[in-house]
Amino acid sequence: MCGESGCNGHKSDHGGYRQSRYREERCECHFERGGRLLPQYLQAFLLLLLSAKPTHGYELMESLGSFGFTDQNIDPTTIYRHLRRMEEDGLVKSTWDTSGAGPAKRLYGLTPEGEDVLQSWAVVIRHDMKILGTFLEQYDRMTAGSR
Amino acid sequence: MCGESGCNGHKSDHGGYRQSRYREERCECHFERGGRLLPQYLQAFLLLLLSAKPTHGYELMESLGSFGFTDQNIDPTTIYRHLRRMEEDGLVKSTWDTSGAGPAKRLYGLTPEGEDVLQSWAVVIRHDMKILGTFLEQYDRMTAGSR
DNA sequence: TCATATATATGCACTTTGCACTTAAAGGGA
DNA sequence: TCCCTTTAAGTGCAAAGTGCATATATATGA
Repeated sequence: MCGESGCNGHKSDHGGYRQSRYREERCECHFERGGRLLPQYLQAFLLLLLSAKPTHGYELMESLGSFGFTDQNIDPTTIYRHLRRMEEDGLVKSTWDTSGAGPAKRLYGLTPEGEDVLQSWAVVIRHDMKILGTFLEQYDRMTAGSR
Repeated sequence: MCGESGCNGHKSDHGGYRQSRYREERCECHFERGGRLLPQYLQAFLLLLLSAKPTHGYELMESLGSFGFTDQNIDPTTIYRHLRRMEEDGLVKSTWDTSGAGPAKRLYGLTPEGEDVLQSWAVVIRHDMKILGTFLEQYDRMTAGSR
């Protein structure tokens, strides 16, 4: 059974998209949500973390764990690319930090536009939660008694 | 200002992805979530609707409104493609319905695998809601007092 | 010296999506 | 009759996002 949190255990031994990139090899559990949902919200979480404290990509990657993101859910590549993209769009601004040990870090901080967009995300996430809540209500009503 | 639910009103007059497909024309409100988040959950909602009653794509499209999906959020194309894909994967099964007025309808019904996957979605959505809840908690704590 | 941890990045294949457009059947109005 | 609208399903294409393999570089410790 694959590591997918929604997989209720069928046959094969992989992780949906992650270890099977071609149609023919897809997980027999038929559940392919993989790591593709939450990454859509990734920008929101990055902005929230940066609004608390300016940091660099590597640390952000680790901080995401505190939100329930697992290593399997997010790829470092995705984070670095999001951050560069957000800088292009003026949501964050970066400077190189060569102090401290190890390789240079690219320190990111929120811009005023970034704060605006973070606020927009809060609106959207509140809305999405309502919709998802409706889903669960209907699902629970549907399965009540039958299990 | 664009129609995006998260757009808090800046300058340009479009809808993020929807009316601006090229980088150069992107919405100046910097908020581009567009209709791209909820479509990720679309399979879940389609399975839920089909578990209540077998129907066809066009009706499913209209039923999604009852969940809070707006016309702007979902494209008919996406639904039809999802349904065909789900049939390929054995989650649903279709038959042509030529009775009744108008063009033929492709009637979809859930398979046992489809029911399993619907259950998986419930698990995942419950999990995602927790994560999104944490986001809002942190955000509200962060903005408490400052507005 | 070599392995490991930290830190960032690129190239490629693949998937999903939105938009424009096509195809059809049925019904209504001029 | 011709045309328009509604219902119903689909195709083709370009753009965007993602995972994985891989590259690069600095510092630390065995």
